[in-house]
Amino acid sequence: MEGAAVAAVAPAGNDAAWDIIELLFFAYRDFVGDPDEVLLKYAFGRAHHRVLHFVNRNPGMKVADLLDILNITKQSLGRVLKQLVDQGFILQKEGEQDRRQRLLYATPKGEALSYKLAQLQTERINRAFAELGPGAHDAARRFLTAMIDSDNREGVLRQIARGDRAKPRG
Amino acid sequence: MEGAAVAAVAPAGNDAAWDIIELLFFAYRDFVGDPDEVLLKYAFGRAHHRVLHFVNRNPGMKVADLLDILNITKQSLGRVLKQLVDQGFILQKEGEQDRRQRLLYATPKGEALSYKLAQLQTERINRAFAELGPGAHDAARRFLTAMIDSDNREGVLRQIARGDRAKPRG
DNA sequence: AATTTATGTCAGTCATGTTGACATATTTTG
DNA sequence: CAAAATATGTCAACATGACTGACATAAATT
Repeated sequence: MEGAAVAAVAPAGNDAAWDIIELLFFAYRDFVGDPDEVLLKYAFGRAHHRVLHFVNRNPGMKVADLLDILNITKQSLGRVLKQLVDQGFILQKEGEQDRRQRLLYATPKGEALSYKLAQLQTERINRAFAELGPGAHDAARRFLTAMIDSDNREGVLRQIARGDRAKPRG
Repeated sequence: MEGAAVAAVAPAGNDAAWDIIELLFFAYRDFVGDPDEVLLKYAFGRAHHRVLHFVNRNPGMKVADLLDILNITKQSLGRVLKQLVDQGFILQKEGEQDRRQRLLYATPKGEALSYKLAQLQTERINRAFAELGPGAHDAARRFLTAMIDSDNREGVLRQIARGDRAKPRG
């Protein structure tokens, strides 16, 4: 039996999924590395990038929603958010129904930077899909989705769908 | 400036690859999140995890090789490496041909921790592949490979192949 | 013998995360 | 209405893991 041979001694040593661990590490390293040079010119870091990206994708989102997505504390968020607001990349508007809320919007300036950064990443992604041929996009989407915690998965997908709805012009 | 006037341009707004940007973010967030709890108990961080992982996969690797893989400075590496050595997870052996080199090996203790952490990640990966059916592993491997910088790609693949060669005991 | 290489280390800084405590305005609830 | 809960912001202290720059040591190479 094949299964018996594989299960022998090494605990996880020849698990076929090991290559994915490493490929994911290298792919992600290069993927997030692209925007870093651009961010340097603005004296921003990856934290700013993440905030700007999700705000741009979800105009009018609440601070609390952003905290949930990023999985960080409000103190951590506060620092970078303040810089983005002070420098005119993001603006905060009082909620209309609930005036405690500070709804977040990317300014045109913020939108421009967000797109610029996203473009570097979509270029890499599209280059990969061009290499791999049709079906690759769908396969990648399904793989990445399956890698997300199942409890969060629906929320994430709704999140992404919301973003698609918010930007569909052109 | 009421946020309504989205007069600007929409350069990459409806690029189909946008969903991959976000899925990659969430998938990676959950993927690296798994080992974090375990690492907490050892007072280690992700930096330790990465070092231990690659050393375990490449017994006898040079410090310089590790620096190349991790893309960090020797000062950054030095701190976490010292802790791993002091606490008996990694040992350094003088190179035989070149006695300046400190070749790195995981101790049995280090190997055990490395496997424990990897197992959390392979469980997630295998769960995903089980969901997706046959062909998913290959598709994921090809996608992630295509996402790596093409200049590094060969080196990375050689690196992964070396790791596979180093661990096949059963 | 001089230079280069592999590694280590000291010292200071920065970015980004954490906890804990507290403040303020607003909405919801008893 | 008063009290409690909620959304957000802020101060202070601290940890991790990056960074730069300078310098040290031993061994290999020229």
